[in-house]
Amino acid sequence: MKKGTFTSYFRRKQIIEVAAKTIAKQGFNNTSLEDIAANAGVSKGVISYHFANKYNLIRDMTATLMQQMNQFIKERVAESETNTEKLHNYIRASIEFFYEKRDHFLVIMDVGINHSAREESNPFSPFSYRLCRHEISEIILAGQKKGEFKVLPVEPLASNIQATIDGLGIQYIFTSDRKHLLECQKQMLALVDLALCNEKT
Amino acid sequence: MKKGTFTSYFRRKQIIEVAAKTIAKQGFNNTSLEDIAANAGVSKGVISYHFANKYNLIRDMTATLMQQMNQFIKERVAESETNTEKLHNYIRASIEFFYEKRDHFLVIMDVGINHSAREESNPFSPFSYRLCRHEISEIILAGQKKGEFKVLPVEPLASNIQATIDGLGIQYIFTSDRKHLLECQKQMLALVDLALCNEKT
Amino acid sequence: MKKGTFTSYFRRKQIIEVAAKTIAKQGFNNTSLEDIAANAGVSKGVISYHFANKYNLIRDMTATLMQQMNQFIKERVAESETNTEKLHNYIRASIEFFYEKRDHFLVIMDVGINHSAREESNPFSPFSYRLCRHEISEIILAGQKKGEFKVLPVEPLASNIQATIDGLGIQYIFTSDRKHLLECQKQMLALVDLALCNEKT
Amino acid sequence: MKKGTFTSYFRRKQIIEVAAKTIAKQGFNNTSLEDIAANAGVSKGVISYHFANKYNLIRDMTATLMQQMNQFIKERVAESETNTEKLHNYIRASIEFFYEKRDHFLVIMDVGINHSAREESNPFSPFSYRLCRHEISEIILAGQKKGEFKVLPVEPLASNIQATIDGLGIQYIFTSDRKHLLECQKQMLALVDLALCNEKT
DNA sequence: GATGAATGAGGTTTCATTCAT
DNA sequence: GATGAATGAAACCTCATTCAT
Repeated sequence: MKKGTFTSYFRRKQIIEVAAKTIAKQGFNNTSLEDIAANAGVSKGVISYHFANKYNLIRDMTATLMQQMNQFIKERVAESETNTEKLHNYIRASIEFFYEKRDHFLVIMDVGINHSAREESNPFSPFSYRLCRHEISEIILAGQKKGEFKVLPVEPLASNIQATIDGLGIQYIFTSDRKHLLECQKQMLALVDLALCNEKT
Repeated sequence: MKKGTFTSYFRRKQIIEVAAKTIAKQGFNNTSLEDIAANAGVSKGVISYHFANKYNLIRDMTATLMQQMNQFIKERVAESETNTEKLHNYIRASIEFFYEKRDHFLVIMDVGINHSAREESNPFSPFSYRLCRHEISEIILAGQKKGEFKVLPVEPLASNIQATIDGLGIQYIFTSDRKHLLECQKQMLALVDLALCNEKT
Repeated sequence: MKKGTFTSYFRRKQIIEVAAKTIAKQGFNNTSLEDIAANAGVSKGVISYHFANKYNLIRDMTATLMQQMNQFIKERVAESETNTEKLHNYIRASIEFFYEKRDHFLVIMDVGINHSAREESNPFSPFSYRLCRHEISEIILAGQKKGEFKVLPVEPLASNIQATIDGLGIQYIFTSDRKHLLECQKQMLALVDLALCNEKT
Repeated sequence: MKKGTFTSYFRRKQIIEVAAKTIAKQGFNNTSLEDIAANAGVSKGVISYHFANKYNLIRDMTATLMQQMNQFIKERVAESETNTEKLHNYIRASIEFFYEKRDHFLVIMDVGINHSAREESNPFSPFSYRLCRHEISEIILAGQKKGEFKVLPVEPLASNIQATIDGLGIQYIFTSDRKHLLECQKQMLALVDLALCNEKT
């Protein structure tokens, strides 16, 4: 397997996409390489040809999904001016990602949880990184510096916000209730404002 | 297999406990019945004798863990007088459960997420039920009736609270950072008060 | 897989025997676990149940064959009185082993050569040990002490004798020419006497 | 595939050499065409282009190695005048080949032993031919005619001499002990003289 | 009730071979 | 001539399940 070629690049991308869809549909435990191959309309050997082993496929797939999610959110945050807007957009984008790419989030969770237990260095660390609320912390800190936000302990706050987002995502995985998700989001934004924002005079 | 006997009852309980521990350690995907049997110090046949198949074992195990968690929380809620206290205790108990029984929560998540995708009737519905914030809704409604709580839309609020709890649990699964978890909890309680409680005059 | 039981013991023995026969017939490279299972009249899984993996089966099989060969020779040597007789019997027994258990020797060679190249510590060292002509050296040394044998450099002599034996074995593997093998043996004994033995007065 | 061209000739030669090196390093069992291609710095397809299939490659490789060995020995024998010298040089050249081209001998053995068992016409018959001591027989017969050698049964003698050579080669494969190999050779020559040569008056 | 032996389907992986470019 | 992508058979191994003892 040569990694550099164009064909290779697109095949890998295609396989990763099909793998995500298949895992979303069948669950990580219940998805074999053969299933993925079948869904991709290729032979079993193709998977092995492009990925050294299943582990690598899963790892690369997860990394890709994580990156897509992060980029989706970052772009939205970047569009904003004030830190209040940034935070709102972070939350909005995260939740929008859930219903636009429910499968992606499901797979990230599925794989992440499934590997969380391993003592060895978890290769799905991008996932845990997400949980480390780095992005949110930065926004809050900036907002506090500018006087937009009240001065609250930043790290717990970032964790709580990210936790709420993730928890809503999990609920959505189970219920697929879009309307309710949006109501939660609306309320969440209001609560964040209440808790964090200084009144504009 | 006779289900009624005492011996049978304790064997099943024992197997379920060992199964949970094993899955927490190795991941659902990586745990065979033989692993569970070995950890329980019994032969493989014993598992088959007491559970019709692996699926049933997992289902019963998950139900048991769910029930333990719910009971743990309910007892704490029942101790309380006011609805504010009830809500606080609901949150406190949930989070306490995470670090007292991290493995339990991990396994519930592992199995739940893994089966969430199946179109067929999900046998792990107790899990999704949890996410339906029934318990919390009741507390909030009661509190609103008594004037303890502000009148906010109940269902989204219950979802947001449960989401935050679950999200913190997931973070804890990955980080095992107890101190941080407690800081988050403390802040969360304050935020809930801020959002929901009427000032006591 | 429990190793201690009687059933297990006999199954392992049986599998090893069938494995040796199959490898002798088909060649090491061309023998799959399924072939062995089929020849043994059991299912594929039985092999895996009794041997952790193919490597272990091959290793144990080789060790068994080596041990049988060594014991066969040792017993013959032990019957003898003088060192001349011991040496003769060592040679006779070795060669007799070839045509009584041609398959065994073939498999030992097959596996040994196949693994000789590996840089890592070769697990088939019993084989190389054989080549280290330990047994023969002892007999020669004893014979020289007693004055039965001329004083020649012992280590090269032992190597040359063992080499001749092994080389005849390889020829026999290819030709299966029993009559010729016996003629070679007869001459070899005469040559050894000529080279090594002092005339009896 | 055109066999006649110069390019083709050299490519085939190159591939055969790389194949031999690779098999010597990894063992026949553990060497894929891709390994050989990679070591040769070409693509997998090149192998297929020049050899109809793997079997043919192995067969041609073995034939080439055999021929190189035979030629190496024959040239040395041809340099000699007397039959005693011829025989000495046969032995010397054989053993020299072992430590100059250990890999070649290892591969010849590896492939030869592995295919020895096949009932079907063994394509690696050049190997068995070698063992048929043709060359040595001729030298001995000539020497006996000229009165250089004692009159002993020729065929067994040729077999014993070739057997000793081959056995030493096998030992060397395992031990890579050059010094010991040379001591054995020295002694072997002396023993051959003792057994075979008439005293020069 | 309990055990361990056996089964066989299914999973991952390897690899000789084919083929379009 | 050469390449690398694709195939699919076959290898090894795992494991839920069955069953005689």
